[in-house]
Amino acid sequence: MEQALVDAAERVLVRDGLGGLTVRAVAAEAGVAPMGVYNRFGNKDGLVAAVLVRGFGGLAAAVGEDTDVDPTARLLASGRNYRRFALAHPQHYAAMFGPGLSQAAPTAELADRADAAFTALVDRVRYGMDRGVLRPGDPRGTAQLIWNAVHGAVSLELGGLVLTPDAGATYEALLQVLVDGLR
Amino acid sequence: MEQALVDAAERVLVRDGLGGLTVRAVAAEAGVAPMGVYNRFGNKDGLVAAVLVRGFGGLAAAVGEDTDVDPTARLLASGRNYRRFALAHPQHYAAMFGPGLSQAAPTAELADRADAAFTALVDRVRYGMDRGVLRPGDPRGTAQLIWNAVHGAVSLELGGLVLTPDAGATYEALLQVLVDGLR
DNA sequence: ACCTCGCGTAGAACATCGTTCTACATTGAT
DNA sequence: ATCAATGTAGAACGATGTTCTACGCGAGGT
Repeated sequence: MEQALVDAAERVLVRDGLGGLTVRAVAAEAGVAPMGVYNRFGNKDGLVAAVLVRGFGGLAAAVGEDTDVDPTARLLASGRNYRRFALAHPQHYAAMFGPGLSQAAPTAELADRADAAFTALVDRVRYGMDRGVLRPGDPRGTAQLIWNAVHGAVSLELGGLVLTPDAGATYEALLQVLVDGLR
Repeated sequence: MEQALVDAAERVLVRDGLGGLTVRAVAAEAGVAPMGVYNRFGNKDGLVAAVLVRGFGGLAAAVGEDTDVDPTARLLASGRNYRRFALAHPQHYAAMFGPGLSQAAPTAELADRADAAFTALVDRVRYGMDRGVLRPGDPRGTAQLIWNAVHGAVSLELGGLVLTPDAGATYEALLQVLVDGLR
């Protein structure tokens, strides 16, 4: 039943966006009374946290999807898959990184999932360092640097603030600059 | 009087954050009735748009602040000042880039201000290209690439999602990677 | 000088949101 | 079969954005 509520929340989120994600709408979509949300998740934040857990799971899966043997290709694939996930699930991405990010007290499970997604990137950075295509150093710091850049590109693109004619080309250029600058 | 309302809105935004920025709170802070907001700005979005206009003005000023003759130093200064502005005015930054970015219909003046801030960066990129420290190409595309990366770093840092011990050092590393990769 | 008219204001009112409260049904145990 | 407990449904409460309804105050005409 919690699953049914989270499913309903995801449908409402995709259909009506983050603004339309209300307790009443989710409860109606799931065919229960609004109280069901509070019985199962405590409050609205708990429900959206459950949705975000799925979102971070999908993001981690996307980042770790391709496993090219070539370390540079593997890194580039992660970057492309990151953007692909965000463009395929823009409302999820906005909910994951949009509101206040920190003001909403993150669940322990949510933090775990987010950390898992980050760790997937760290592993790929370490893979690249071990094979010499990335300058040696702290893999977590380098992964954070890459995440910063990639998140900014995706975030601005979802917000319609990428003013270049081809956002995909600009994104590819960013990935290339990153691997060049980190070599 | 519009100015008084925008001043009040900025005080409320800084004091109570984006969530506390309500029509009633702003009206009370300005000492007028809530209707004053609707008479002057149409609705709440118009009021926050006026606040964001100021925000983008400050961002543009920060990006264009230092004018080192060395093109690389000028670019790095812009990047550092961008982050400094965001850390000094986190609520403004969150309001400018946080909510939906696109769903809130942007005012023409707001778009102008945002474009002015972006143009300040484009000018610096062109300066760097002309003096040979950046690979030649479309200055707007390169500026967008830089903006993407820098915005992501600042956005994640404000959200508390920079997991490295020293966010400032990670930011500096990102700037260095950008100038290296774009050389 | 007084009356009138019009515009902006103040405060109540409405719909919706998150959240809580109050009965009521349903289920499992004794 | 009775009873307790749990979860449900629906109303209800405070707050929000927005709108409606009188009210006041100043400008213009006689």
